[in-house]
Amino acid sequence: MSRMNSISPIKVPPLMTRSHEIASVLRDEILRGQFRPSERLPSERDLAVRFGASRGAVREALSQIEQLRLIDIQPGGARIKEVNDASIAVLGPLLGMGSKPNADLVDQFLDTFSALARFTATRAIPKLSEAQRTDLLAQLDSMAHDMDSVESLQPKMRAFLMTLGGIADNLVVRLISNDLQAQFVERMLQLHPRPSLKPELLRELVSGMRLGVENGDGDAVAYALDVHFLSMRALVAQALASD
Amino acid sequence: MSRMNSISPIKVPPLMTRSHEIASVLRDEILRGQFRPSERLPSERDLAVRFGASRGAVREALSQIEQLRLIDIQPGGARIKEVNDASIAVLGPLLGMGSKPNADLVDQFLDTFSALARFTATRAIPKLSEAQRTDLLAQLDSMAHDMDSVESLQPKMRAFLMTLGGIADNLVVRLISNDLQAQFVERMLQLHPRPSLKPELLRELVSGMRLGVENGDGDAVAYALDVHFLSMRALVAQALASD
DNA sequence: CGCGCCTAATTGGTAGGACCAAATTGGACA
DNA sequence: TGTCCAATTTGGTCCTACCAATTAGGCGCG
Repeated sequence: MSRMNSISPIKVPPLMTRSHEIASVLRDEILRGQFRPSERLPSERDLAVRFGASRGAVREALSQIEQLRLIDIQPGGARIKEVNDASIAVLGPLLGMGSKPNADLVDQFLDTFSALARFTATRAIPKLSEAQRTDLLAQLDSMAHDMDSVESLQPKMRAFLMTLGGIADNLVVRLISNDLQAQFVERMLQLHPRPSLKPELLRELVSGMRLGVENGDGDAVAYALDVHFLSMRALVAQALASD
Repeated sequence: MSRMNSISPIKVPPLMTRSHEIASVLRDEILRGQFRPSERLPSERDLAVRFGASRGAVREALSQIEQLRLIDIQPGGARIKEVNDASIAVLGPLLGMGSKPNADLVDQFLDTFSALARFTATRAIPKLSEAQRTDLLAQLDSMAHDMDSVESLQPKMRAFLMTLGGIADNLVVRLISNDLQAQFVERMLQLHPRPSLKPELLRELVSGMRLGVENGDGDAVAYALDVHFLSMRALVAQALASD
């Protein structure tokens, strides 16, 4: 019947409760630098008044911000910490603050993605089983087909990297990638105009990776990815520069 | 007098409040796999009874666990999520669970550190100013001196990498490194017997990096680091294998 | 006038109770 | 057997109260 949610792509907005609202406002204020490090945050009671909320809601919010390592809660007061010591989870909010993402930060993101992709490729390719190699080649061939519609290519690319990640089998890198994805991807998809790579570059990427996979040459795959990310970074920088 | 805390190394145990205790117990249970993904967590009221705490404390704990992306809180119940989709912040607890750290995970950690160090070096070295190069060389020379006392070398090594990180100037990688440090370092320092690298290997590392820094050759520094981390991984694996 | 000490006010930590809205559950009904 | 509705459960929020630790302020002493 109309069960459209076998694997529903519909993302329910993460249920904005009062405490999440408060946390997000305070978080942004801290990230915006409205408090100096080591400065005391207003007391929970004051914050409760300011937000027209209960102290319980404020406490839950502060508890979340503490997890970001943006503040240090102690009897006597909550104190602001250095943004440089915070958790990765602040990167998303940091990206979403201005009217458009900070170009430098985006570039650093892509550079990091690039390094992680390289890592994954170099670790996964050398230990491919025959079945895995076949699978990867099939994925690449599928990508090679609908090369024109960039929209449908991107998820396949992501799936390919996920497969590689599964083979590389490094939980640490996997979780890092998760975090980065969570922070970055959704906030970038609303970039307009979306930069689109030239088909010939994509073709190069796919064929380059294909060769590497066939020959069990991780460095080759990594190199193809490097090239790809470099042109991607150039494109994105251009998109963010133009007003 | 006796102010031994100009920069006190004494870390006050992060103030274990009731909600943090509860969070840590529940977190570990989830990480231990005592709940299946998508399974419902006991209700806040039940948990409050079980822990002999108020619902408020339990709610704060759940709010923290939610930030780890270990559960999904919704009206109707909190549901367990896949550990593979969690935040980096679960790695620390994951390491500290058994009587001694899981060898595979530790190796993955070191492998990841290695990749991050490589990244930092390749990005930082090419854009060194003269002053920065001088600074780095001084640090390396200082390391070259008290090479025997491994204890005093490690902090210098860390400082060196931090300096490199500052030059590379990539906030994303910096925050990732922060998280990893926070998760990993403290839990590994209690490893006994502490694996200690042979002095000649350390000498090789330092001189290798020195050459790279002098010549502005990032790949050379990266290579020296790679070699170093490889032997480190071998040593740690051996230390964790022996009972 | 300045320093140190002691007290009072502030602040976070926790408990318990109450109410609402949404989700879940279970049973009545077709 | 399947569907729909109502009671129950569950999370979200607010309020009040009390404790312990910290902080801030004032008092007194040198």
